[in-house]
Parts: sequence; C-alpha cells; structure tokens
Amino acid sequence: MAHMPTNAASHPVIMPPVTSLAERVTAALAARIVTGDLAPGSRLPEVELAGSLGVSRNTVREAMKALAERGLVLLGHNRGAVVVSLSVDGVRDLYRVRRLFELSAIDTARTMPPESLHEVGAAMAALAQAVDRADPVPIIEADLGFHRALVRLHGSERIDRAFAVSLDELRLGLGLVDRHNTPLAGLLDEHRHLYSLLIRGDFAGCRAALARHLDESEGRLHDALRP
Amino acid sequence: MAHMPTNAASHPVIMPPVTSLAERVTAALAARIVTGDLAPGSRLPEVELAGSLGVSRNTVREAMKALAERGLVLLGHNRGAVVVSLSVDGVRDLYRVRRLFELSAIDTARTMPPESLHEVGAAMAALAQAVDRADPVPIIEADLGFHRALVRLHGSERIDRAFAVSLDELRLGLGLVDRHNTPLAGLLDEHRHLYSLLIRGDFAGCRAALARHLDESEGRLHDALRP
DNA sequence: TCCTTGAGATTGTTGAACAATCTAATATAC
DNA sequence: GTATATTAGATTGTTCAACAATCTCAAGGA
Repeated sequence: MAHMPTNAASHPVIMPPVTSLAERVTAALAARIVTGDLAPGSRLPEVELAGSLGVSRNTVREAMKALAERGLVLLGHNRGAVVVSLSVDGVRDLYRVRRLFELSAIDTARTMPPESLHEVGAAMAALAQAVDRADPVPIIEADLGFHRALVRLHGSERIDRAFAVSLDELRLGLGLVDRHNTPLAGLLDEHRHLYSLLIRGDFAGCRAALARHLDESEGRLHDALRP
Repeated sequence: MAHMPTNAASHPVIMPPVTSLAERVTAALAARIVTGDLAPGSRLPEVELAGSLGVSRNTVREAMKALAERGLVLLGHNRGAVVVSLSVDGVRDLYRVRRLFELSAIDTARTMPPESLHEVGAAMAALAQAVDRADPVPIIEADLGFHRALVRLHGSERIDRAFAVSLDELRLGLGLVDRHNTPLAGLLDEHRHLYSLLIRGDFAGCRAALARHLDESEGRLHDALRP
C-alpha cells in the first residue's frame, strides 16, 4: 500500500499532488461560472451550495474567497457572493492588462534563444487540434493557452500568476463571444500568423500583429456585451 | 442613530467601511511579518495564533489563505503556513515584475495630460516628508507609495491589484535592506530626479533612470540577502 | 409618499469534534 | 551501531451546530 511510487519526480508540477476539498469546490464553481451555468449577477447562497455540493458551509466559504481573488465573484460584507458581470469598463481594463503582459512578452523574446519558443509552438499545435474538432470549450481553452504561453516567455512565476487571474475573467468573456459568431478559421489563421512572425524573428511585426489581434478581440467582446 | 450621514460620497474608497475580522487578522499578521516580528521561516500554528489573537481557528485559517495569496506565507497541504523567506531567485523574479509594471507605466505617461501626474507628485511630497522625519518604516511605506503611484498611471484597477501583491513581498525585502545601510539623502534625490524627468516630459530619460534605479535597488536587496 | 418597524433570510464568527496526515521519538531487526 | 518499523503526539483538513450581526423586503403608520 505504501510502496506506490510517488510520481512527483516524473511529473514535476503539473497537477497538485493533493487537492484540498476547498480547491476542488473552487474549481467546480469556477467551471460553472465560466460555462455560463451560473449566470453573471447570480447570487451564491452559501447554505444552498453547501447542500447541493455535499460539503460544509465553511468549505464553500473558503472557495468563495478564492473565487473573489480570481475576480470571478464579488464579495460584499454581509452581502454574500455574486457572479461578476463583465462591464464595458471591465473589458477595457482587462485588455489593458492583456496588452501590458502580452506585448511586453514579445519584447522579451528578442533576447531569448529560439528553443524557448517551444511552449508557444506546443500551444499552437493544441489550438490547431482543438479547432479541428470544432468543440467550443476546448477551443477557448486552447486560445487562452496560446496567450498564456506567450506570457510565460517572461520567465517569471509571479507574472504568470498575475496573468492567470486575468485569464479567468477573460475565459468568462470569451464564453459570451464564441457562442454565436465563431470565425473559427480566422481565429486559427491569426494565431498561426502570430506564431510564424515570432519564430521568424520578426518581433516588431509580431508585436504589431498581436496589438491588432487584441484590438479586434476586445471589439468582439464589447459587441457581445451590447444587447 | 440611523441619521448619521454616510460619508461614502465625501470619502470614496479610502478605508473599507466595514472590515471583517478575518481581514483585520490578516492585516495584523501581515504587519508582524513585514516588520520582522515574525521572522522568515517561522511556522504559524493555527491554534496558537487563534489563542494569542483571541479569534477562532477558522478565522486564522481565512487569514492564512489571504496571506498566501499575497505571497507572504507558504501553504502546504497538512503542513501549515510558513513565513516566506526571500530567495535570490525570488528577488530576481520580483524585480522582473517591477520592471514590467513600472517601466511601462512611464510609457503610458507619454500620452497623458500632465495633471494626471498629481498623484505621483503627492507621493513624492510624502516621501520627502518621511525622509525628513528619518523614521524607517514610514520611509519604506512612502518609497513604495511613490512606485505604486507610478503604476497607477496605467489607470487600470487590475494592474494596481496585481502590483499590490508584489508590493507586499517587496515591503518584506525592503525591511531587510534599510535597517543598516540607509543612504537616505540618496534615496530622496533619486526619486526627486525621476519625478522631475517625468514632469519635464523627458520620458526616455525617466525610463532609463528608473531602470537604473531598479537595478541598484535589486542589487542592494541581493546584498542584504547574502550574509 | 415617505419613513418606520418588524419578521425572515443570509452572512459572520465561534467552538468543538473527528479524520487524515505529518513529525519525531522509541523500539526492533540486522 | 546503523537502519528500518512502529508508535504516540501534534497539527492540519473538514464538518457540524449554534448564535450574533446584518441585510432584505414587505407591511403598517405618519
């Protein structure tokens, strides 16, 4: 029983070896939020969730705190948690963050050995595969994965963490956009273009293309927020 | 009793109107950590803290989670919380974050009306005043305040929040540096120089000077970590 | 119409309890 | 004597039940 080989060495830090119950609840609620199962503006009563999830109210409470840190719910004193609803200002702010993290990442690639880009390449391949299957959720995930790979070029664990927070909010937004008007082929081509510019070493071109890509993405999100 | 004018309008969002107990515990522990009262590497037993603070273990637990999010303690499954000890790599990473947030902030100032810089000016004045009183803790606070004001030029609430996380860790580090070798006058002059370049509109010069400032600051921190 | 005044619901916080896990000292085997 | 097992104690993870504080909202009175 106790001789099971710990795969910590072979699998450095992919999935946390032990996930606390609160973390799993956090993940479950986060998933329901980003898929729209829990609509923006919904209240999240602790007792009800505790009952339906089969965990204690304290555990739900811990999850709420975590979700609030990730920007997925708003917490008010004695007012409970509410699923965030992206505002126009919020989207604008979110894309300020994206531009800061992603455009600067391209700059860091200038002084890096080409093999540092392999993670971006892997993310690119994953995106192509996801688009091929035409399943919306994995596509969103792969899209975000590509941009996360870009930000990883910074080589900073703290920058990754900070960007991850915004990624959660962004995931929430992309769920609204790609439901109806999905320019799938265009999406794949755009990312392929960004990647080719990057590995070709045309950093200025890549930066400009990425800036355009973000502008358009922000525009689509604003449109999806309008009705 | 109920007619007390709510000063929410006159005092927008300075201090949270109601601070939950867990938040106050978090603040208290954070203060003890950054002042060195709780040394790096110290374990933080929940029951002991709950007893000494006169709160329940659950509340301490919530505070731990919050401190972990702010990077002030490390949390391990079934292993409790430990005060972080800044490593050489950690400092290097921390300054990557500072460069990303602060240098880019100067760039945003290019396209902003000059009056947007008044917050930086206020922070500058506060720093001068703190240095005048020669009290170490307020000086550190004012130093950080200046750089936070810089980052605020982004005009992004999310960027502010992300930077605030790093500020907590940085505060921890600066507490180590400024204890013994305090080039007080130099510190004030450097910041005055940065500010004058900024309001003069010499953005390229300011960017370069800030880069140097950060390099030196990082160097001092690495030296303080050596013994 | 506006303000008060409730009752009901929800959150904030506590205390105690038990299971799971870690830590370290002890005992055992070689 | 060193190394491995074993055990006991301490600490954390999680749950439950209760009470106080606060919010919400509807009913009633000025």
